[in-house]
Amino acid sequence: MNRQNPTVFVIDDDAAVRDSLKYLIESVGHRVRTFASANEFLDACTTEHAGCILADVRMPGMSGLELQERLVARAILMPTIIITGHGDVAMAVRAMKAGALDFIEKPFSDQVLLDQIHVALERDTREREKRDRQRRIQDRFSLLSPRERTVMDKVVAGKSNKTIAAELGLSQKTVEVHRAHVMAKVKADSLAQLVHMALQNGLTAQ
Amino acid sequence: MNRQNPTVFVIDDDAAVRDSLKYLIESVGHRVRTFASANEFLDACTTEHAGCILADVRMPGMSGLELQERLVARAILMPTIIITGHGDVAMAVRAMKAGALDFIEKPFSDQVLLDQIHVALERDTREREKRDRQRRIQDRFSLLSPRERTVMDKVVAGKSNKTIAAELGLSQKTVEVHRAHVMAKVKADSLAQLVHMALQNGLTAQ
DNA sequence: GCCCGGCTACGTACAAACCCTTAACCCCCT
DNA sequence: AGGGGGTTAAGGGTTTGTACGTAGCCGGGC
Repeated sequence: MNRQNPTVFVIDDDAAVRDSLKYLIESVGHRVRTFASANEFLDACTTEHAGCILADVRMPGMSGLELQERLVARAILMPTIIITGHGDVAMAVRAMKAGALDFIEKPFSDQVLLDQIHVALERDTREREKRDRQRRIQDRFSLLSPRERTVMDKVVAGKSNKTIAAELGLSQKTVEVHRAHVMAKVKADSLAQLVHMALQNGLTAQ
Repeated sequence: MNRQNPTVFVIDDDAAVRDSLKYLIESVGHRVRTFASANEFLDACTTEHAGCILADVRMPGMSGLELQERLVARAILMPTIIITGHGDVAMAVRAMKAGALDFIEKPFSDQVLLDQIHVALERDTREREKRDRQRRIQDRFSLLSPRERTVMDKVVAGKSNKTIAAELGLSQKTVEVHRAHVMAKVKADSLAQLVHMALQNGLTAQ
């Protein structure tokens, strides 16, 4: 259900352009969905969608550049390719700084576009897998009770049960229990794995 | 000796431009060194230099874009700002994809340039600190003998001394000795810290 | 030829962590 | 009133890691 096959989301206000892009991209076997405006796309799009975005800069309402910023704000991280008829350098730089994968001027060669789409889809798959992995780990961490969490932090910081007990004013036995619960809940079967998970989880405090 | 104060490296074939940039940038307190060509800069530059690069795209010999690629190849990772008189979109996109921090068209406002230089210098300092930290850790790892290294890998993978001994056909005692040596050499005083260092060291194998 | 460092191994003693069981107290929800 | 989860604690036993000492083998350098 959350593992959808990747889609190329084409956003352009010109119906003829949309159709020809759809035709082109489908011809190499990708799924395509088209939208006439950035808002229309934003309404339909969720973080669950996999694929990449192909957007024109110049559109009535919201431009492709604004769209990019909105997507970042909504944590939708699909690679975005910006295409443009009348682009200038400042626009290109702005798009690239905002994280666009590419900024392509019309007229462009079909192959160049298809190549970039390929790159975009591959990157999305990779990034998505990475995010999924992190989310799975994060879910496990969220099962921890507050006490277990503080104990885990200290364990990951390299402290012994004894030290932790002293710091928290507990008996060593209690710390042992919390520690065992942590290991069970996050499904770590060694201290090394626990540290591993904790570090991958953004808690990269030294 | 390897902690030099940051310098802005200005590369432009036009002496008048060089001088005015030098004057401008020194006026806000940065050190500046100027070069008339990309080759001249490449000869003078090492990974030890701290600061950022300000290069024109259009220069006889090597362009600013080629220079960027050469620098990446030589692992010189100073942030690069490209400036240009006659830039086009394709050039800007290429520069940004190659990792340029910004791509600025002439004529530009002095303040915009100085702001970007500020950003570039800050980023360089941060990145440099990060690299230094990693290099220090790497240096310690390089002190390990081959045997110690393989033992460490298994320890970090969460295996017990017993398991490791079995896998390597050694006595547990021997593994304990190697393990102790590892901890001493890398100056880790807990397993957690060891895992920490090992992971930061690119050995992010699960 | 000798010494040093890396690799191997053993013993003893102690510290720390792990496993299992039991059990109290509190709070919330049914 | 009872059940569940979180927090606290203990006893008792096994496993694992650490500290310190001893020692043989081998290869490279002075």
